[in-house]
Amino acid sequence: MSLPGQTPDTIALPSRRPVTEVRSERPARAQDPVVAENGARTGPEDPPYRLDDQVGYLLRLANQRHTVIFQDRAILALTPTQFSAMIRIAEAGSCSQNHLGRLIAVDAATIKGVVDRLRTKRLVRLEKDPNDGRRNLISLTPQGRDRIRSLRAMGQRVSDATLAPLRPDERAVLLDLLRKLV
Amino acid sequence: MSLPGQTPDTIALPSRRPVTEVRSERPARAQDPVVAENGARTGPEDPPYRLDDQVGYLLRLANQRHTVIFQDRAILALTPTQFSAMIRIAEAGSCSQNHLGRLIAVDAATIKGVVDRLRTKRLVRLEKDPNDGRRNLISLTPQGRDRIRSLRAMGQRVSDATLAPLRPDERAVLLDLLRKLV
DNA sequence: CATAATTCATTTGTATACGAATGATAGGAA
DNA sequence: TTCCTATCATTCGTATACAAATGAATTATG
Repeated sequence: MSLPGQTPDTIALPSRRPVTEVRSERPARAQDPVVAENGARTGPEDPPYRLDDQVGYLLRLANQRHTVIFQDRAILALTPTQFSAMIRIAEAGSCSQNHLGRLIAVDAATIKGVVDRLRTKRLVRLEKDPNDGRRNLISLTPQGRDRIRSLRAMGQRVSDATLAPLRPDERAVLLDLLRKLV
Repeated sequence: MSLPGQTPDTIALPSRRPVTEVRSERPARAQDPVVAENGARTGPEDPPYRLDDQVGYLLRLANQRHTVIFQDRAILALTPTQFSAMIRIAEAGSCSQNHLGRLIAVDAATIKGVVDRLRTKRLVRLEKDPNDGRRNLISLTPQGRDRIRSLRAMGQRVSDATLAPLRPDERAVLLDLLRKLV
C-alpha cells in the first residue's frame, strides 16, 4: 500500500514510513498542526476547532495506519475484514452469513462479498442449513483450518507493530479506552 | 444508519444504541467476549488470541461507532471525509486536489470523488491554476464559507458524543495515545 | 390454523479507500 | 535546449461499508 508523494507541509501518510521494524522514535506526523495558526478563519468568539484533535479524525488515521501494516505483513493476502471473518468462523465452527456478520460487526450486504471472496480463496465453504431453508452455513475448508494458526500468529505481529509507537503501559491503556468507547 | 437486528450472542452494533444523548452507563458491547472460551481451537502450546483485544479490530469498531454518530447528527448531509475536506479548505483558503488529499490523508483517486460530491452540493468550486496547467484550485463557494462555522460546531458535538463513554481525563489520554499512534 | 412479524440472503446504489496505470504539464539536469 | 523526473488529475479495478428494498422461509401471535 502506498500513496503519492508528499510535500513537507502535509501529513506523512503511514505508507511512507517504514512499518517493518518496531520504532521507538516517533517522526513528525498528523498531530503536528498542518496549518500553523488554525484559527485564521475563526471569529474571536469561536472556540478553536482543530481537526487534528478530533477523535473521529484520529481514529480514521489510526485505522488507516493499521490497515497499511496489516497489508504489508499479510502474506496470506487477506484484508483485515476477511481476517476477522476467518478467526470468528474458526471460533464458531459454523454459522450463517448474517450471524457471522454480526459477530464481526459487518452488515449483511458487506458480509456477502467477504464470504464470496473467502470462498474464491478456498478458505471457507457454504452449505444449505438442513434445519432452516433461509440459512447458508459457513464453515472452514481443510485448507482454511490449516491456516488459522498462522493467521493468529500474523494477527499478533500486526497488533504489536501497530502498537509499537506506544510504551507497554500505554498500549494497555489504549486498548482499555477503546474497549470502553466501542 | 442501521444494521439488521441482532441476537443476544452477537455484537450490539452502534446503530442499535441511542447516540442522541450522553450516556454515563455503558451497555454490554463488543468487548464482552463473543465466544465464552476463545481458545477452543487453539492448541495448548498456542497463546490465546482474542480478536476482541486486537487494536485493529477495536479501531475499526470505534471508527464505525463514530461514523454512526456523525451521520446521525450530520444535518448538513456530509460524510466524515467530506467534512474534513471542508474544514481543511477553509483553513488553506485554496489548494490543488492532490494537496487537499494529503492534508486529510486521502489518496488522489479518492479525493477526486470527494471533491466532485462537494461540488455537486455547491460547497466548493474548481478553477484552473493560472500558474500551473496541471492543477485545479479548490476553494469554498460563498455557500460553503457560510457553513463552516456550523460545521465546526457540529464537529465538536460529534466528538463530544463519541467520547461520552469516557471520563474527561480518559478522553484526554485517548486523544494523546491516538496522536502518538498515528 | 391463519396471519403478522421477523429473519435470511440477495441486489442495487452510493461513498470511502487504495493500487496501478495513463497522459499532460512542470521543473531540473546535462 | 533536450531529456529525465516528478507531479497532477484522471480512470479502472477491487474491497469494505451501509441504506434500502426484495422474495423466501421461519417464527410468533392471535
